[in-house]
Amino acid sequence: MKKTARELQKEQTKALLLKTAYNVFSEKGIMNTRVSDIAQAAGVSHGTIFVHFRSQEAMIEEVVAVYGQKIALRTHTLAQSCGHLSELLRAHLHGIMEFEPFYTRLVIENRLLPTGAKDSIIAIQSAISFHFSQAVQRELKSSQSDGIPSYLLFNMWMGLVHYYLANGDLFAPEGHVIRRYGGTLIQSFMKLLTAKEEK
Amino acid sequence: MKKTARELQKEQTKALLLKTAYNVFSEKGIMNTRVSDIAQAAGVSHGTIFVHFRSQEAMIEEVVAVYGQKIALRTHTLAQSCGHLSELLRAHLHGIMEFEPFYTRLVIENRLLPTGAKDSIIAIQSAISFHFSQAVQRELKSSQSDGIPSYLLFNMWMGLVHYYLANGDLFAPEGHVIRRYGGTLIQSFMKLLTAKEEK
Amino acid sequence: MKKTARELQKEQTKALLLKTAYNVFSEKGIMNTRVSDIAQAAGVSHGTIFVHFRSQEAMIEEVVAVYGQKIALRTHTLAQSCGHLSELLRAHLHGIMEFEPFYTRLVIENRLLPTGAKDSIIAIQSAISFHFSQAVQRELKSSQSDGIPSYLLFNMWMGLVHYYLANGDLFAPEGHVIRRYGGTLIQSFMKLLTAKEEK
Amino acid sequence: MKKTARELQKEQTKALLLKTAYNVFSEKGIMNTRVSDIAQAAGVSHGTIFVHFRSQEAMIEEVVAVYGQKIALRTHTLAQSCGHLSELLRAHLHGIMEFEPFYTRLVIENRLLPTGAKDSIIAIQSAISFHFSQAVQRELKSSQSDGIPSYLLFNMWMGLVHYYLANGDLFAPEGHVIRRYGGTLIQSFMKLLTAKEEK
DNA sequence: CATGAATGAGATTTCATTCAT
DNA sequence: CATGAATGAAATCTCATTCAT
Repeated sequence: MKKTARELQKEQTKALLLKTAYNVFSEKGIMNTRVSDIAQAAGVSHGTIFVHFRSQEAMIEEVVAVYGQKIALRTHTLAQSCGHLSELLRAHLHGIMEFEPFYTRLVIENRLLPTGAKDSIIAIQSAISFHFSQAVQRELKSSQSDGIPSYLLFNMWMGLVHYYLANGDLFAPEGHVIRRYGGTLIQSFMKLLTAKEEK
Repeated sequence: MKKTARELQKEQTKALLLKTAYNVFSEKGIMNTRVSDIAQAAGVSHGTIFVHFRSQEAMIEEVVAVYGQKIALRTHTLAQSCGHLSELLRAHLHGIMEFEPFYTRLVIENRLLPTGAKDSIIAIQSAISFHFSQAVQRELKSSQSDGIPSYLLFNMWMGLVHYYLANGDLFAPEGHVIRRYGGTLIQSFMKLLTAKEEK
Repeated sequence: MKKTARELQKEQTKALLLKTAYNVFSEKGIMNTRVSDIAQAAGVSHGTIFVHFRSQEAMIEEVVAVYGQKIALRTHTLAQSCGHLSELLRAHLHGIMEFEPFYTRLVIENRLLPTGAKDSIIAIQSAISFHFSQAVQRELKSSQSDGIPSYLLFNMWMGLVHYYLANGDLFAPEGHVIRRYGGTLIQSFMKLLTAKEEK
Repeated sequence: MKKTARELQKEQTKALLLKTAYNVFSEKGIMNTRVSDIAQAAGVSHGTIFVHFRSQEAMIEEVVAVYGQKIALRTHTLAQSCGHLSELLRAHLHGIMEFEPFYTRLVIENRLLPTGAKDSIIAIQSAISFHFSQAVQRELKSSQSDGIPSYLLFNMWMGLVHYYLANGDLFAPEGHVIRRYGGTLIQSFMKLLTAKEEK
């Protein structure tokens, strides 16, 4: 019973640390954040971090894993109810928007993150990739013949979105790239795809 | 005359350092490279770096500036003789390919580089952007009416290319992303554009 | 309560560092001492210094501030009970003697110390200056008319003492300048002053 | 003959270096000046310094020796024609004034200078010390009985002057301590001495 | 003799990690 | 479990000195 109280406390602290790390990462970047920054922001001591995480690297991996899953799940949920491809794209951007600062950090620092974080990032992409492929196949059936394989269309879309996020400092210095350009991106991307259909 | 001998030596050493830095950066990444890594790779002493560069940051900026200009110029040159948009894209990828490992690092670490390095990166993009816009306007005149503005098409293309480069570890672990996927990228991108024309 | 144990330890370490720095400074000089000298002398690791002081400069300033205040206070205390000027001078030298090696370093390196340290040095001088002026006014009232302003007498006395300290390597290679010459200095200085009175 | 030309050149360069070092030392301080500062100010290359001086330390010692001797000689010359002690003091200050910035550096950095420099500084003091003792003995014959030994009066005078020079940043931030306070110092010092005589 | 490129021994400072309390 | 003092391995940058030209 006593144990449970302790465990509860531990879980609470860990949750706090994960949430705080997420916030600090969103603001300062992941690799630029020191362990002590998170401790301070969470109002706990320096050493507490290492009670809950084996190392800084492990912490980053876990934060990315947890929030990556959150993002993936949310994206999945939003995508579920989408009939049309353009709706899906909107859902996708909507999902990103809810986590934009953090997601942008993942995009920017992607290759510099600890190895374990990569899987989480891939998982996020898979979440939308699945729905994307389905929607494309449903919608652009005819185009499959002459066609651009759907995974390439997906990469194009992802590339476009990430390009805007990664260069957000130029495109939208105030920080809300998706809010500002999301509509345009969807519209243009859809126009490109559907042009094929109209011929 | 005597002076020239001395100056020559200095220029040679600086050139050596720039080239070595370029190589090491290409391999280990830019921000992950320590000053002493470059010194060691160049076979000079630690302090020599600081004879030629005011600081590590200044060195990074200069390396990026020098090779950025090289890339921009090469791109520009290759693009000059391109009539067709697809030729231009081929020229673009060709230009990148010659510097692929380094260029990939620029893409990956973009936002984490010293301020001065950003301008160089932008300059590279401008080199291809100009030719791209012209080719699009020449080729897809009709599409301008309904159309997707050419800068958005450009961003789409850049996004696509950068997406492949940034995820090169997944797409082509051996390291030659462009060689492996370049053709496909051009083909698909062109198909998307020209579909509109065919209608 | 638990906290106190921790805080106590920290305070102890800091006190140890301050005392050690004071000792090392006294022996090697202030600006000639490296951070690691103090760490080694204190038997702590290099990095510990920076747990307790923001920077080397801050450390120097704090050591000078703490011991400067000690010196000033001690001087003040000793001076309080002095009726006669000669007693005051004796008290002054007595105060200096207790801190002679360190005080000598302050005199020697005065102008080369961090800005913040200067105030501390001035504060020490003020401690004696006040009592000095009072004693002079009390004792040499008549001389004020023809007179040498008391601040000049003070500067003369300080100059004399500092001259002996600064050239201690010549006057007293064994290191105890005041012990050896203090009496003479007071005697002579008093003789000069009182001669005026006797006329 | 050819050799002579070379030697001439060498001597000229060395003279230039000595003079330049003197100037730079006067302005920046002695121990704060880097070898390259002097080279730059002299318009010669970095390495030239080491053609003429075995090491930085040797250079400092030589500069101090040369200009120390100049100061001593000048002081001696000025002192020669002085009948009265007050004239001597005036001559002393006059001599210092001609070299004030450099002399002040000697006073401030005295104990931090290379060992060899100390002798030069002592020599300067001897130059005035000799004349001082003589004047005192001539003038204050009677006082010798009850008396303050003349070397102590000398130290008092030197202490007073050095105290003003060393604290020049407080007394005369514009830099001309002697010009501003010299008269007062002489007057007061003389008053103290002569008071004894008048009794 | 003069040059100045190259050297490399330090010195300060940061920060992830450990561990006694 | 939480704490935070202590650790020490880096990493950057400075500058006196050397030496080939």
